[in-house]
Amino acid sequence: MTVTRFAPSPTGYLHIGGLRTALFSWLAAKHNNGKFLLRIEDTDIARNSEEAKDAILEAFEWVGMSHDGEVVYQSKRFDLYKKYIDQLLREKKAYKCYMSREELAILRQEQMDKKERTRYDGRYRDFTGTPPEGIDPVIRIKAPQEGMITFIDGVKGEINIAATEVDDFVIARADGAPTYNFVVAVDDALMDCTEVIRGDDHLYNTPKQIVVYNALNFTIPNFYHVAMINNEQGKKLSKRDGATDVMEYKALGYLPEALLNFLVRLGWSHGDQEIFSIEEMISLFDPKNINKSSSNYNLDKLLWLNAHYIKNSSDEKLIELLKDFDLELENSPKTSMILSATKERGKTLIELAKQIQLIVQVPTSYDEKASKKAFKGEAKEILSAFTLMLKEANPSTKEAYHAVMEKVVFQKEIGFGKIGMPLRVALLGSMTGSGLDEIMAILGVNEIVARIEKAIAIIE
RNA sequence: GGCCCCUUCGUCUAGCGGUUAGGAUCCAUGGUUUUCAUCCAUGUCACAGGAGUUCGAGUCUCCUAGGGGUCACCA
Repeated sequence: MTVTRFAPSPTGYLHIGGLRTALFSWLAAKHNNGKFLLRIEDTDIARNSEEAKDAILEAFEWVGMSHDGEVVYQSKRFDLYKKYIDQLLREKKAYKCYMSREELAILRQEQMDKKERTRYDGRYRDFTGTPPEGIDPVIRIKAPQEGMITFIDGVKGEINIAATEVDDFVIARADGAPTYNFVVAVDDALMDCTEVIRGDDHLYNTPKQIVVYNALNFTIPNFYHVAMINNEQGKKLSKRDGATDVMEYKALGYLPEALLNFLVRLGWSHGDQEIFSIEEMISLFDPKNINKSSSNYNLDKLLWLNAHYIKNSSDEKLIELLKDFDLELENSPKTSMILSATKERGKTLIELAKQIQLIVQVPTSYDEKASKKAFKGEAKEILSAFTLMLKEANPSTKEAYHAVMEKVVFQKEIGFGKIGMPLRVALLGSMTGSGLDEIMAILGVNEIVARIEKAIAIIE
């Protein structure tokens, strides 16, 4: 069975790039009816926070990516790691190193001065003497000293790293706490992960982890290293480039399905297809098709996708979503008229809410430029005439409202713009917005008349 | 700096030795719309550079350049 996992360290919010790797892992598991596990990498107790962990879980919930089984916390598994460390010590595959931090720093400096690669020199590898006083040793694993460490990366192909590039790295600190590369390998193996999909900043950790797998006789999983997401300039994505926290997208009015659709197409594709429902992603995704190259983050496409998903959302769904944007709409025929008049005008829920407010709220002010342009000449007379005819005809459908407008146009021998513009500004306070016929059908005669009279009062 | 990875329109990408190098987005223009948006149509725009292999190279090989990653008792 396919088992994948996402393993964030709880040091901050869930990053957009992290969400994409999580999505790839989730899809790989779902595609094969496998399992997607979540593991919190909190071995560095000083840097972890409960809030960060909750924020990550919240983001997963928002996008609807559920994990299988309980969340695994590494901080609760220290006994387990210790057991394996002891085993390696017993088997002489790992050893205690009494080098102090100061000595290590000196060694590094010497290597740097000689322009050599900085690496531990293995001086305690076969140490049998009396250990120096007053030093709590770290534990280092014996890495191969010659040859190549080779593995097949599902994205990048065969990767060969010279053994000399990997030193006897620390697997347990002086205080006994295990380190990252050790626990990752142990957990991935113990959790039976078959595919490890992660950012390619981990590519260089892979040979180290393979050392651990081999020392412990664990089965090595398939690795997939996904290239980074950069900003539009191709540089590392930072907060200056806009939203990097997944939850910011919710606040900005994006739908999770739009975000996911956007992310799945960053580094993966299926022919010319652009729109993928969650079901389609699951049935079509294969990690072997992940691109090698990094991709740049560009908001235009996300916006376009978001508009698409808003347009195609049901009224019920939009009503629910708009609650987060201070808009309480009841599920009624009127609401459904409002939504069909506005759905196609908002690229985000914020914009959609704004469009709806335009109709629902009595304008408290009139856009200066708009009123200057619209409320001039005979606008006042035309609006008055329209009001009279409106009361007389008492229309109820948008077609009927349109007929009233036509009648005014005909009688006054004017163009549609002569009535359309002032009417729009009177009703909405703005020169742009939904179709007038639709708006009027939503507002009803009384409300229309009230808004026109209010507008007429300020035209002088 | 050592090691490793990457390089097709501005951006996301298709391509897997023979294509007028395709799609999407953005942008521009036109149509639809009383406005704006939607929608529709059209257009501009790319194989980083150089050698080779081959009848033929975006596709294979090498070199160069550019970009990225990584070199912790952090994850």
